[in-house]
Amino acid sequence: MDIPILDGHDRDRLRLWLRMLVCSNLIERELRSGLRTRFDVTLPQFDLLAALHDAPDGMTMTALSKRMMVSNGNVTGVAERLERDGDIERETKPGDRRSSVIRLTAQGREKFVTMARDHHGWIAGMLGGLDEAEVKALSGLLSKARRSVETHTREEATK
Amino acid sequence: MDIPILDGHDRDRLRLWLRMLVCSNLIERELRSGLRTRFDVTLPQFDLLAALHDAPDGMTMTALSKRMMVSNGNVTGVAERLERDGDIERETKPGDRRSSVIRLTAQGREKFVTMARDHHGWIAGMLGGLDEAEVKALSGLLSKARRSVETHTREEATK
DNA sequence: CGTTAATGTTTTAAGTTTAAAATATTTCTC
DNA sequence: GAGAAATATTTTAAACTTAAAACATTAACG
Repeated sequence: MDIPILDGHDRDRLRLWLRMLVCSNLIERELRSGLRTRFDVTLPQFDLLAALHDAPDGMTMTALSKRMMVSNGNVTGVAERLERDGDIERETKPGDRRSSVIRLTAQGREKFVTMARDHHGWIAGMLGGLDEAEVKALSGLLSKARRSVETHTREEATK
Repeated sequence: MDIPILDGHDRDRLRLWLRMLVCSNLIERELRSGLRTRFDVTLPQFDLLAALHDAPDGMTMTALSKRMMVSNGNVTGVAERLERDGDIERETKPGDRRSSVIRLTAQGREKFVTMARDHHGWIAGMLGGLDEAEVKALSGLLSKARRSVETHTREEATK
């Protein structure tokens, strides 16, 4: 029933991965559902607004796709809907007609700030069962895990 | 630029969430890419095969969707493609014609075992930068985080 | 200069995903 | 037993997602 090839260490790491996956799936599902029912917005749309909110001067599509860790083609579709709804605007980048700069509109900024308040509150609530020391420990270990993953992966993004 | 509503504790939990998300995104991307390039299979398809591999007597669609933490309608599509490719088979459940039992075929089982070996190896490799103590600590904290999330969520799955 | 390479973005095809509605079947209850 | 409620699954519509191809523009370079 179990794959007999794994030694104990590998098995521990597999279990770790499955737990991380369950955890992030649970949180994502809750965020998705909250954003949908209260603000009628999808999680990817929220994520894009969040990225732009941290970049007052705007971002190019490529920068957005790197920041959001999704394919470039993906951003096109999400951005289209947000532009259609008046939450973002795009302008051809002066000096490079291939590229465009995406920015929040006033409406988009206001909408995001409102949503972010709830969004952050939901996360704080869901993780409220961990005390401060546990939060810091988990955070630190996840950072270390990230470095490990980035090191042991073919694609060291040339950045 | 930052939302000024958050106190330090909430901010730490938000940061924790973002790190978890980045980490699982990185791992998922690598698994997806490996499965695709080496076995021409998608990650959801692999996940479904994995669930069935742990259930030699087969599973119903509903059980599958709970185990995989995705919507019931979702499983329909993924299962259709796997059935088309001859990796799984379905049989109407004796005694309840609403329900069907999904099982691995011999081909599906063999395919899965081969893929799982690599899959598990990739994970062990990516997390190889963590020593045994760190793996156990991270695993334990994620379990605790999961319990916290399940406790602080509207939907306590009636199971 | 003019061709080639590189960069930025969109399009395309296939698949995944969800929520909600629709079907089918079974169970419950009076 | 007949109608209502519950359960199991599929269908539908809209959106997301990726990889790869196509397109547009700019940079490189001989």
